[in-house]
Amino acid sequence: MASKPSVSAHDVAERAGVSRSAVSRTFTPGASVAPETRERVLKAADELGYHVNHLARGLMRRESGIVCLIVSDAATPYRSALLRELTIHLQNAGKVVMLINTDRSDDSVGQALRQAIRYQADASIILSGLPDKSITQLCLKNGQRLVLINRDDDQPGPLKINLNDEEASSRIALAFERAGCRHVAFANSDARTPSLMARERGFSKAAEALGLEVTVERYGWTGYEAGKVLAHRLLTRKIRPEAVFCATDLLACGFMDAARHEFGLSIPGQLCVAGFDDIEQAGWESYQLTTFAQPLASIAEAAVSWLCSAPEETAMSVPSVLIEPQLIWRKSVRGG
Amino acid sequence: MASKPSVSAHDVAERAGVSRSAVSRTFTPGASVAPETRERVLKAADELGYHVNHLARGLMRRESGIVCLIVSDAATPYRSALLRELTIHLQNAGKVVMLINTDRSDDSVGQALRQAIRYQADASIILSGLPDKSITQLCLKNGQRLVLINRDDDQPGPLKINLNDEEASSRIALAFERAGCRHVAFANSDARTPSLMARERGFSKAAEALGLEVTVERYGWTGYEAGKVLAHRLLTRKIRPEAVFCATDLLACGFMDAARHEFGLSIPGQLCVAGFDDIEQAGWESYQLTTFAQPLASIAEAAVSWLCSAPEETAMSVPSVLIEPQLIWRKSVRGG
DNA sequence: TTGTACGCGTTATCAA
DNA sequence: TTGATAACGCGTACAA
Repeated sequence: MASKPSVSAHDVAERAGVSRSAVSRTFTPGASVAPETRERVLKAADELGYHVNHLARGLMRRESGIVCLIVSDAATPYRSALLRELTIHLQNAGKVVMLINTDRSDDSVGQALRQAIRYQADASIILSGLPDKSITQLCLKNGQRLVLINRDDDQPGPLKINLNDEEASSRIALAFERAGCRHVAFANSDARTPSLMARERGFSKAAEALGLEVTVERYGWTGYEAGKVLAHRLLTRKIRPEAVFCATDLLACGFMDAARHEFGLSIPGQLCVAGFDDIEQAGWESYQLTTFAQPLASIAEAAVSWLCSAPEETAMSVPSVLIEPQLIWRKSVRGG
Repeated sequence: MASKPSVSAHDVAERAGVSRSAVSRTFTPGASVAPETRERVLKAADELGYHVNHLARGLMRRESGIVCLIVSDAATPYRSALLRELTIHLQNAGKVVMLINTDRSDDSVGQALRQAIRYQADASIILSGLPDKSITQLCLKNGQRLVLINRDDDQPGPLKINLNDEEASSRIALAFERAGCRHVAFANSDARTPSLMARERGFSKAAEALGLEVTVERYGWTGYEAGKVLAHRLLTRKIRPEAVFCATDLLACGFMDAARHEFGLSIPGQLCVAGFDDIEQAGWESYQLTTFAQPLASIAEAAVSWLCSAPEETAMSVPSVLIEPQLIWRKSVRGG
């Protein structure tokens, strides 16, 4: 047995007694082929187990059907949920997903994009990191479309999908004020991602405008453990904040656990907590976290429809989409 | 500007003033090319932004470098963690990951495998569902290697990686008995996956052998919500079980939350709970769940090394790997 | 070491 | 509607 005994259109043509072109046409939607010929080809193909070789097809059509998803920390609840939504939408659009895991460095994103170019990806969607401008140009030059999700970048060319983090965050400040809190805090990671900083900014500004005392603390990476550390830092201050807005739900979960189990605080009785992302765990009985849901389906929808659209449409459209997060009231903030 | 203005080896050759094969050789490790020529080619390639076209290369080499990951419910904590481990290992091995999301039907897996064939994937790793035997044969016939993870199947050809679910589960029965529990229960989903059923079997048998009273309940899909429902069913019985082994951590989280917040039970004081998978949340302060860790790195390692190995090795090796889960003692079971 | 010529499996073009 | 032929970009046997 040969190493890769794959069956080609040639074999099918031979068996069906037609030309290679007839086989190709049979598998090309909208091509003109006689019903009877088509039938014969289909039969032969089935018997032989023939499948169109998309590598070769992509070579000819200059369109691989591959869309590259570039992401770090893909196993995180928020990221994996977004990934799922994108994957489903892409599959429904007839695209195939190539997944590239990066570390959190920008160089790593560059490497991923080069890989995407090598595989002639029709487009790449970037969920983490920010590519160098030269790499962006390289992608565009190679006919690859780019989508940046929550990456605050102003280069022309890529489609930019952003959440209105700042405006949303300001609403939490108002909610805290209505709950009767005077001293509030923002718990952030030290990742300093554009969206994280926008949330911090939106909250701080609004809180100050309302005359509240605002404390900001940043620590580590955006995960559960960092949330616990942030709780230690904020809850041991001389004036303990009465309400804390965490930059993400994962931070909020760690924060709440520390607040309850290590400081014995009741939520929302003694402490109000809010988060962002609406990960699945935010709805769990142990947390019941008031948070912002990212409309993941809308994000995926916007990304996929843009990268599947005709070139002329793409060139004309303003490549920027702003999406409104949705406030989900649960039980971690008084009032509501 | 043309639609896909990608730069080819021909362009590089022209600019460097060499033949096209010289370019090809420069990018083929281990090919003989003069250092000076190589230098010229590299320079021209860099200036033009040339990248080898892996579609064309795959066509020639009959090896695409693509490995297909077939999975349903990829956004689940356990699945996404396994996915991450596999992706990282594959990338380190120089492979590129194609992700295909399926629903839970076996037919859907078949469709995914056909897609893998169309893209000439070197291998497919199946995490969910079970392909029809004829499709398995089709893959093998097309020179595609197959890895089945936790899919209890006896077809020859694919590599089968399985956890020793049954033996592991029996150890929990012993732990419950040592904790002084007489009435125990197994909380399962109704998915009836081989691994889930093996856990049920292993636990039930061992518990009965120890002279314990065993109740088994099954409901819905393997998720948090099902865990809550299972808690309602089991905790409202005339004789309330003193210990419950949940088939997965996700079920256990839902179970614990319902037990505490709706039935007011203390864990492990009034109720012992154990889970399986060691998802991240199992270690969170709110759960501190005693559970089994799946050695994900070992699983990924085994899968990747096998599918990267030489054909002759593959043909000889017994394509089956049994991996031992590791018991993680936390605080949801008395004793330990 | 280098260049020429061919084949990989497909689609697009064109004449029949 | 059909079949022959030319690309697509690359690797490689072969000859130089």
